Amino acid sequence: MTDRSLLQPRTVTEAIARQREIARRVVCDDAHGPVRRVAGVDVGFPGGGTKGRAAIAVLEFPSLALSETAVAEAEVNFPYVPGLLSFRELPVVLQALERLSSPPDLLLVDGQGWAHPRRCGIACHLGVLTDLPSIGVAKSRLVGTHDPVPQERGAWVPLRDGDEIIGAVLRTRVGVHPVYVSIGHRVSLARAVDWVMACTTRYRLPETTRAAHALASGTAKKRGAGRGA
DNA sequence: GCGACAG
DNA sequence: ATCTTGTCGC
Repeated sequence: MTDRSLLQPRTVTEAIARQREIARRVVCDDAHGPVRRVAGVDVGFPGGGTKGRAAIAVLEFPSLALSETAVAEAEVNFPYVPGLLSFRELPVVLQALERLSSPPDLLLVDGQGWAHPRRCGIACHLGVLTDLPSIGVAKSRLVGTHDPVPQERGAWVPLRDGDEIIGAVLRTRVGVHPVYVSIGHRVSLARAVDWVMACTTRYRLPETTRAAHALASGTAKKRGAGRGA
């Protein structure tokens, strides 16, 4: 049984302490097996209420064909506080993850990983709790500074916080805002960038993220499953 | 004291 | 994150 305080802290002070512990457990190199199933992870709040809907979209790699999906809904108590996002979204995400037939080989999470004030964004938190390889792909910056990103697709510049490189600002497409990539768990930054590019085709965001977002927000297509219990 | 601030 | 029509550009 997992330590509940790592998921349900009673106070902000405790939440911050738990983040520091989790950050220490993050594995920063490529310690994982072959990747055949890549999953996109996202949480939406249809209607703007307090009911969160987590969605996991598993794609085959490298074809990126949709393989399996899982969705879970739950009342969310923890408010959105910059820097504490994972305590708000992870509970329902873990529920969705449990509904998959088997664990994915790699997770691409919608949000920061190591590029966090305490190096514990939602991608690190989820990766450490499940011990699954994970990468954070965020649409905007939380912390860190960086130089302009070259226009070429695939170009990236380091995201820095003081003297440390905490992530990569990556141009997934020409003419669109770059995305913020950082390691979550068991993946190096250089490879994380490679994985994100390998999962990105014709849009700004990886296909994994897009598929998960469609399910979480209710914009998903029709056909087959996608629900659960 | 004044901004900044993943989703 | 969510609320929202039209509109500018390729």
